This record gives sequence, structure tokens and C-alpha cells, in this order.
Amino acid sequence: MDTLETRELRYFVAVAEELHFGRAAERLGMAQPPLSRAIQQLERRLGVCLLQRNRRGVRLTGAGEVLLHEGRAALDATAAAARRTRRAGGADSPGGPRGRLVLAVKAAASHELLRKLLDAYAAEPDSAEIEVLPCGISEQEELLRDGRADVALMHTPWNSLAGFDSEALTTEGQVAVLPAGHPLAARETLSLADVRDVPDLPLARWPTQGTYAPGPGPEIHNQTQLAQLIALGRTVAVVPDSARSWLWAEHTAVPLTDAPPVVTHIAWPAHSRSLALAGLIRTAARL
Amino acid sequence: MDTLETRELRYFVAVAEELHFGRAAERLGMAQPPLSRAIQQLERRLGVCLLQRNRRGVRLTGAGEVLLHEGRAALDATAAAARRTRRAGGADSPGGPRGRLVLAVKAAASHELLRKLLDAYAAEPDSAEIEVLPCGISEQEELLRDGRADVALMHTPWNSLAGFDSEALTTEGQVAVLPAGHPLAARETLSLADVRDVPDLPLARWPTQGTYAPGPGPEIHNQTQLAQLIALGRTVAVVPDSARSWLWAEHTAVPLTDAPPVVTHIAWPAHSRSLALAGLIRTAARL
DNA sequence: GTCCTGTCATACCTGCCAGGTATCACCGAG
DNA sequence: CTCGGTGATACCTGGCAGGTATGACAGGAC
Repeated sequence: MDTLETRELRYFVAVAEELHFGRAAERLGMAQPPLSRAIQQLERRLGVCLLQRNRRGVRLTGAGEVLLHEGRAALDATAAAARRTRRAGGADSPGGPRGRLVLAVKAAASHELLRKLLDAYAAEPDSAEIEVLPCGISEQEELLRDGRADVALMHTPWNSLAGFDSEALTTEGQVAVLPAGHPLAARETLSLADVRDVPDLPLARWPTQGTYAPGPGPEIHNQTQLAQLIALGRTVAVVPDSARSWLWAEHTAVPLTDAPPVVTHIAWPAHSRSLALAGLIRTAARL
Repeated sequence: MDTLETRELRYFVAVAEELHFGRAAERLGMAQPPLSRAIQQLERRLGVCLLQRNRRGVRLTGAGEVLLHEGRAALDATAAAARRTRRAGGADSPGGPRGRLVLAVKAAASHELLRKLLDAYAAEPDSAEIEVLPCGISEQEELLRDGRADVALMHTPWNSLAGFDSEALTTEGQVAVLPAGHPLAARETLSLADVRDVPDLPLARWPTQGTYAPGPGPEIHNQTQLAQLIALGRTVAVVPDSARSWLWAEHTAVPLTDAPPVVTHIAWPAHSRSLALAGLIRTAARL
């Protein structure tokens, strides 16, 4: 009947993630019995069975899956409220810091665009201070959701824009990056099929949502590593056009005819109302 | 440092909405002093001044505005978690009710489409039960956010799809609905300028977000009322093509050449993961 | 079968804090 | 000046969150 408390959600999410009361309690910094009791109370209040306590471990019920998902979203929203409020604090003092904005960008992506955006925005009449927060591409959405960032430069098709407002800024093609001496490097253009089926050059794999797709290619952790592996003739990678800026002399980029185009968007939490953010978006749209 | 509690958010939102501790306390069913103290604690914990207590009333600071906005979103997300979990409860019992879905539709909009959608979905192999929740167009987004609904049929440009996933279903033009005898009713087509400037027929006004735009036309509360006023020759309205289904004999619909097209979307909370919902969306996309 | 181990639930206690009542301090209107 | 209306303070109390100790129960090893 009454509303869920943040504490209850935190407890349930911990248990649902660990699937183990003892470990969850440890993670929460508390003893196991009160945690068990809190979850029981939660189930009673919701009138729903959340966990299947088998003799030997715990499993989520359907309702539990729902609460895990929705509860995470609610906790994110709550954390975002706290963080954004703190960040806005003190913005009243006349002459004080105008609300700072945190911009999440995938490290080293959209170099040029980012530089132009920051310069253009700084030149605006009353621009806020922008803090650039470099992060992995899969973190951006989380940062925006839980309030650690206010706005992000995202790249479809890798990022999902679901749940955010966004505006498309630029579109670019993709290129295959090959070792300079490789036979394919002499071609004018390539197709995805061409680079997927090179026996001596397995396609590099990078993590999506923290896990690597199966495949023969090496697992890539960062750009420098990728650059080196390509230069050594051990792999080939498909990257957006703008990545040419960080290529080495031993690399050759060949345009791909059938790779999906990469669109850079500026994205922000839906219904964000902030003058500073609106100004940044306006500036970006004019680039 | 630590996380905001739902209770604190509820208290703050009440005070921020009422701008009056006494009334807020009454609304919350509690006494005023503990409420004052709770807000003070909240400010201390966040390290931020949220309210400007003038002698004689209360005003929001910038940080307070942020917390009001973000706090409402967090409370909505929390309420949604509770509601959707309750709704999913019992879905485990084999043969029990497969997760019910609540579909929010503007009353009387998209008749035909809705009927086709419900029929087609019911014919699917393992379809869930769909509860149709008729509501005003401005309520739909709120219902989706706070979990009272799982999916909605929305109409741009009236609804905002920001924050939701969505898929476009149909596009239609708009028509002007005039009293049958009116001179303009004889025309083949009209432009928006034509209907806006008819001296004897001021354009009907309906509420957007609960308030009426200023203007000479009558304020409309429901469709029947609108139909009657048009039939009486007192007003003219611009409505989507599909609204022809509820017109009277005394009405004439004339296509508008320059009205923005109305797109019907099926929309749902971003990142919703539910088999029943996925099935409904798939069915809708095939129509 | 009999341990032992790992798990979650129960019983019971305690200290903190949310919330209540009574009252104060302050200011503007008359 | 007094009065009404506001939010803040002082102080008390009951409920509940959380801790400790222990139980119930199921597997696995043998």
C-alpha cells in the first residue's frame, strides 16, 4: 500500500544480484538476519513472492526479476536526484559558479567535434563550466541515468538512445584499419564480408556490456593495444572515419562500402530543464 | 554521502509544491515540526540550501528546483517499481495469469487501430491479458512513468515521446470539422490560416498540461461537448483524419493542406524487458 | 545411517530516530 | 501595540532497524 523505501530497494537489489543473503549482507555492511527479515517484510508488503528459497541457494521469481530491473532504475533516479542537487548547490550565490555541467564522452572519440563544441560553447555569452568525463562507451548511459553526468556524446549504433532526449550532430562512414603491408590495404574500398573472412587477420573484438562476443580475434581493452596489434599484423578493425586521427604510419584505412554509418548524438536525460544544458545543446546543434 | 530515502523525497516534494510547511505537513498526514526538521536534515546531508525561508513564506532555490524535478522522477520510478512488481506477482504459478499489461489510450482516439491491435494480439500464441486504461492525452506519459501503465498509444505532435522507447504505427492528416451549413464547408481543402481567421467561428481550445491557451474560442472539456458546439455553429476544430468516425450528420470535415501530420506511436518505458510487452509491440509493428 | 557444513529463518534485545506536543521567535497587518 | 500566521526549537516516547545467538534443514562425505 505505502511506498517502497530506498533502503528496501537497496537491500533487495543486493540480494537479487548476489543470490545469497550472507554475501549480500556483507556487501551492505550489515548482519544477515535483519536482511532476511527486511526482504520478508518487503514481500509481505508487496503481497508478492520475490525469491524462491530453495534448500541451497536463492532464485528470482518473475516478480523478482521485475523488481530487480525497476528497482535499479529507481535507485539510479534517486542517486541522480542527490548528485544533481548537490551539483546545483550554491548556484544561487550571485556571481557564484553557474551550474557546472558534466559531459560524458568515450575517451578519444569525436576529438574534433568535441573540441569545436567546447570552444563554441565557451564563447557563448553566459556559458557554464563544462567538466569532461572520459569513460567507456558502455558506461555513458549509466552515468547519465545515475546523475554522475548531465549530457553525453553518444554514437549509434553502439550506444542506445532509449530513454534519453538526443539530437544527431554528425554522420560518418566506417573504415577498415589494416596493417600497411597487407594485400587488402591496396584496395580502394572493401566490404564487411572482405574483412570478416581474412584468414590471417581475425577481426578484433571489443566488449559490449562488459562481455566479449565469441570469435577468433584478440580481445581489445584499449585503443593503444588495438593500434599495436594492427601494426603487428595480428588483427584488423572496423572503426569510424574520424578514428583516422589516431592511426599510425604502419596503418592503412580503407573505406567500407556496406558498414552501417556512425551517427554522433548529443544526448541528455529526458525532460532535463537547465539553462546551461539548453545552451550547450543549442550550440551543438549549430555546429 | 549516503543515499536519499524515499521518505525524504516525499517530504521535500510536498513542501516544494505547497511552499508552506503547515499545508505540506497536513497533506502528508503529520505534524509540522518533524517535517521542518526532516527538511533541515536533508539540507544538511546534501550540504545544499534548498529553500529560502523568508519571513512570510518559502521559496525554492535553484538547487531546490533541481531536487523537485529529479525527486519527482525518482518517486515516480519508485512507485513504478512497486506497481509493476505487484502486477507481475503470481505470474509464476504455472497456468496462472501471464503478466497482465496495462495499455493507456486517449479515450476514443485510434478506435480502429486499437481494435485491430487488440484482436491481432489476442490471436497470438501466448498473449497476455491486456487491460485498456482510457485517460486524457496529458496523463499518458505520467501513467507510463509511475507504473500505472506499461504501454501507451501516443500521438505526436501532442504527446512527447522523450524518455520512452517507441515505434511509429500510422500517419494521418488532419481535417477541419465545421458546421455542415457553413460556407467553408463547401471547399475541397482548407489551410490552417483559413480556419484560424474565421470571424464567426473561433477555433476551439483544449487544455495542454491542464491549462488553456488564451484565445477567443470556447474551452473544450470533452469530445461530446466539442461535437455539440460545432454542430451549433459556435466553433471549428482541427482534428486528425481518423476522428471522422465520431462525426455527426451536422458536421463536415474538410482536409487541411498544411496541418502537421499526426503520427500514432506505440510507446513504452525505455529498456522494458517483458515477453508480453515485446509480443504486443511486435504485433503492433506488423499491422 | 552420522557427522559436518552451508544456508536461511527465528527469537530476543537494544539504541536510535521518526514523529508527537508544547512553545518560542519573528514579522506584517491592523 | 496587539494579534494572527509562519517556521524553528525543546523535549519526550514508541516503534523499528539492526545486532547476537541460535534453530531448522538439506546435502555431501564416508
